[in-house]
Amino acid sequence: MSVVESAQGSRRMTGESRREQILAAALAVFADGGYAGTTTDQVARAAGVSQPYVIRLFGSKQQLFLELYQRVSEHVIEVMEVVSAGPDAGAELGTAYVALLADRNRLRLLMHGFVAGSDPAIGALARHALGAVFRIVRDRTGAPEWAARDFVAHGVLINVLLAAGALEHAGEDDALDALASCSVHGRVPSTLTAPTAGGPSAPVAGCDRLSNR
Amino acid sequence: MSVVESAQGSRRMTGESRREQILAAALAVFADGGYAGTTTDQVARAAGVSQPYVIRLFGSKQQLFLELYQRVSEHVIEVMEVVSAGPDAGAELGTAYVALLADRNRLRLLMHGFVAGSDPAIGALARHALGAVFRIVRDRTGAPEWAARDFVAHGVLINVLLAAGALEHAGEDDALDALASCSVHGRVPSTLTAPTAGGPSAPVAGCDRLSNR
DNA sequence: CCGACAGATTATCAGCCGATTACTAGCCTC
DNA sequence: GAGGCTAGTAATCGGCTGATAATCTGTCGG
Repeated sequence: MSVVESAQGSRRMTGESRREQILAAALAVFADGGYAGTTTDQVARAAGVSQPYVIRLFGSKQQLFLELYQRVSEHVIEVMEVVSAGPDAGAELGTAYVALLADRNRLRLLMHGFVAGSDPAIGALARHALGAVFRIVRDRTGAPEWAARDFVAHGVLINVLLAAGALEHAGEDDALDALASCSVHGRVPSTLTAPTAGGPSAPVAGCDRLSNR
Repeated sequence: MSVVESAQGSRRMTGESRREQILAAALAVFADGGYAGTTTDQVARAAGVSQPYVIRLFGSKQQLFLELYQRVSEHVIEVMEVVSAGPDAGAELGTAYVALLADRNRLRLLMHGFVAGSDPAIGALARHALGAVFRIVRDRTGAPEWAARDFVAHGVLINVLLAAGALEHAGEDDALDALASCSVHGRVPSTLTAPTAGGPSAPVAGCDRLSNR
C-alpha cells in the first residue's frame, strides 16, 4: 500500500523528490475518499513521512489538493492535446483516452473535483478541465458539437463507472455489469476489467462502437 | 436558506414530519458538500433543530445519509419506471429525466454517491441506482445496449455539469458554456439555465437531439 | 389537575484533524 | 571539524465533530 518501498531505503531524500513521492501518494488516497474524506495523515502514511511534513511542504491540505488536481488535469489535457486535427482525430482521441484509463486514480480524482463544484477553488479547476477537454475534442475532430458532446459524455460515463467501483464489484448487479461492459468494452486493459475474480465479463453483443460515429 | 420558514412556527411537531423536514434539509446540504464534507450540525441548522436531535432521529450521520440516498435514488427510479415500453419510450424517458432536472439537489446528491464508491454502504446504493436506470432505459426502449448506454451517458454528463456548477458559473469558460448549452439545451427550465445573470446562453446550432436517435 | 409519554434542547465528552513549534539529524563546504 | 543549511520528526494544541446523557416541556387521556 505504501508508495515508499522501492525508493531510497528511508533516509534523506531531496525535497523535490519527496514532493513527487507525496503527490503520488496523495493521488492514491484522494482518489478514494475525495478531498473532505481524506486526512493529511493518510497521505503522510501512504508516502512514508510524518503528517507535519506534508503540511510543511505544501502549506495546507487544500494547497496540496489543488496542486495535485492541477497536475492531474493538466496531464489529461496534454495527453489529448497532442492529437492533431484531421479525419482520424476522433479515433486518436479515443486511443488517448484509453491510455489515460491505464491509471484509474487520475480519472477518479478528476471526478471528485467535478462533484466538489461547491468548493470555489476546486470547482474552478474542475470546470476548466472539463471545458478544456470538450474544446479539444470539438476542435480536433471538427465534428458538430453534439458529436463532441457525445464523446465527452461517453468518457464521463466511464469515469463515473470507475469512481463508483462498477468494475471492482462486477457480478453484483446484472444491469450495471451490462452497462460497464458495454461502456468499457475493449477500452480498458484486461487487468482492470477483471481485477478480483473472473466475473461474468462476457462481451455484450452490439456494443463496440468506438468514440464518435 | 433554512427549510423551516413556512412550517409550524417553531413548536412541537410530530416526529414523522420532523423526519421529513430534516431529510429535506439534509438533501440540500449534502448536495453541496457531499457526505464527508457535511456536518450533522449543518443539517440541523438547515432544518431548524438541534444537532443531537438529528442524531437521535436517525441514529448516526451515516444512517441519515443512507436513508436520504435511498429515498432519492428510489424516487429517480420510480419516475423513470412508470414509462411504458413502446416506440415512444425513448422520448418519454427523456421527458421523465427533464422532470427530474427540476430539483437539481437530487441529482447532485446522486453524483456524490457515485464518486463515494470507496465507501461500501454508499457505493452499493449508488451502483444499484445506476444499474437500475440503465436497465429501465434498455428494457423500456428495447433499443440496443449502446443506445441505452448513450442515453445514460448523456444524463450522467448533465448530472456532472450540474454538480460541477457549470450552469451557475456560466460565462467563465467558453468551451464549458458550449458543452453545457449543447447538453442541456431545451432540457432545463430557463430559471436554471440562467440563474444569476443573463450569460451568453445563446443556443448552439446543431445541438438539439433528444434522448436517443 | 395529573401522571406520562413523546418532542426537543442544553451541556458535555472523547476523539480526530489540521496546523504550529521546537527540536534532531544528515550532508556539504571551507 | 565547525558552521550552517536542509530534510525530517516528536510533541502538542485549538477547534471541530459525532455522539451521549441528562433535562426540560408541551400535550393528551383520565
